[in-house]
Amino acid sequence: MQRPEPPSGCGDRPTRRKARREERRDAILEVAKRYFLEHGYAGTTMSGIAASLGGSKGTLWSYYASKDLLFGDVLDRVTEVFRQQLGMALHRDAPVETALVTVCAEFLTRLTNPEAIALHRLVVGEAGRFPELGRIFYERGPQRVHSLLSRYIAEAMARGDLTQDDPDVAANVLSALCLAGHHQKLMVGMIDCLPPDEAEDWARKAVAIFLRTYR
Amino acid sequence: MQRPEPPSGCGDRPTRRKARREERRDAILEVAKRYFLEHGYAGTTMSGIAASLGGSKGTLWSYYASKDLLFGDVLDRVTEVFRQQLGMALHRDAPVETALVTVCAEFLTRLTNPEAIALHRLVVGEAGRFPELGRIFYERGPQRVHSLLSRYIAEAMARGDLTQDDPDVAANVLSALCLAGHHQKLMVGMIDCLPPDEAEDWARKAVAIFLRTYR
DNA sequence: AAAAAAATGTACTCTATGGTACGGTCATGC
DNA sequence: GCATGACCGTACCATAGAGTACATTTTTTT
Repeated sequence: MQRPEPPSGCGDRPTRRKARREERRDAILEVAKRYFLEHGYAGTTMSGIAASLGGSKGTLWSYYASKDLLFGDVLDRVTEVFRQQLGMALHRDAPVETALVTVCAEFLTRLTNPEAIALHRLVVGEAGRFPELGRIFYERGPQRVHSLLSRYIAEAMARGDLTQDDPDVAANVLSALCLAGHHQKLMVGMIDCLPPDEAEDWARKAVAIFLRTYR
Repeated sequence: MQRPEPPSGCGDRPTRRKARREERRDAILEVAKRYFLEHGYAGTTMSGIAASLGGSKGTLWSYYASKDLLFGDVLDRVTEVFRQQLGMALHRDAPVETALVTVCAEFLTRLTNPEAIALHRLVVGEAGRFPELGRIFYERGPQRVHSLLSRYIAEAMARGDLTQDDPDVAANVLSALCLAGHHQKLMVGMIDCLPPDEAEDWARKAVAIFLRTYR
C-alpha cells in the first residue's frame, strides 16, 4: 500500500496528493449526480451527499464551496454522456434507409434510458428557475443531434437520395417521429422503460414514415 | 351591504358563509396555482402563499391542513383546462385535411401557451417523486387527446378517407409531428412562446406529412 | 343584540439544512 | 522523522419554512 511509483517524476511534484484529490472529486461528483438526478435540485441536500459519501461535511465543502457550484460540475459531467452521443454511427456509405434506421434506434435507445430521462426531468423541471441550465443542456444535447441529422439529410438530398427540401425541418420531423409517444410516457412516468426490441421496431416505422415524405 | 336575500331559503341554512368560503377557497387555489406553476413544488412556500393572499397563516391552514393537500387540489384545478381541451373542434363533416389542420393548430396553440408549459414542467419535474402526479396528468391530458384523435382517425379509415392502419400509431404520429421541435425548445426555455402564425403554418406541414403516409 | 363562525395578526415551536469551526488523525512528501 | 496538507468527526450557527396557539376582530346567523 506504499507508493509503488518511481520517485523520478519531478515535473508534477505533489503527484500522489493530486491524484487522490481527483479521485475524491470524482467520487463526490458521482454521488452528487445520483442525488441530483434522483431528487432534483431543491430535493438534494449537501448534508445527504456528505453522509452518503462517508466523509465529513468539511471535506465536501473543501471541494465545493456551495451547492450551486457542485450542481454546475455535476451538469458538466452528465452532459458529457450526450457529447459522446455524437459518436453515433451515421454510416455515410450505407443506403439511406439503413443508416437512418440505425441512427434512430441508437437515438431512441439512448434517450429512453433511465439516466437520460432523469436528466431530462431535472433540466425541464428547473428550466424555469435556471434558464442557463436549459440552454446548456439544449446546446450540448438536442442541438448537436439535430445538427448531425440535418447535415446528413442535407447531403443525402444533394446526392438525390432524398427529395430536395428544408433539411432542418426534415431533421425535426425525423427526431419527433422517433420519440413519438414513448418519450412523453417515460417523462411522466407512465412507463419505466422501453419494451425490448421496441427501439428497433419503432425506428423502422419512423423511418418508413419519414421516407414516405422525403423520398 | 346587508343580506339582500329573502329569508325564505331554509334548505341550506348557512348559505352566506358557505358561499364566502367557496370564494375564499377559490382565491387560495388561484394564488397557490401561480406559485406552484412558477416555483415548482419544493420552491413554493405556504408562508409565501399566505402572505400573497393577504390573510394569515391560520386561515390558510383552516382550508388546507398541509402543503400536499393544497398541491393536490391545485392539480385538480389545473388539469381542468385540459379536460376542456376535449371540446376541441374535430369537424366530422369537413374534409379530413381541413379537420386535422384545425385540430392540430388548436392543439399546438394550447400546448405551447405559457401556462401549459409551466404545468408540463411541473409534472415532469416532480414525476419521479410523485408518480401519481404523472399518471393523473397523463390520463387527463395527453391520453384524452390521444383517444380523441385515435377515434377520429379510425372512423376516417373506416370511411376510406385514410388508408387502413393502426389508428393508435397514426394518432401518435400526428401528435408527435405537431409538437416536433417547438415543444422541446419551449420546455427547456430556449424559446418563450411560439412565433405568431407558426401554429397554423406548422399544423399544415404536419398534416401534409401525415397524409403523405396515411392517404 | 347576542351568539356562533370565521378571519386576522402575531408570536411561537420544531425541524431541516446550508454552511462554519476546530481539534485530532492519517497519509504524503521532503 | 517531521512538517504539511487532506481528511474525519462532531459540535455548532443561522435561516427558512411547515405547522400551531391564541387573543382579537369581523362577519354572518338567529
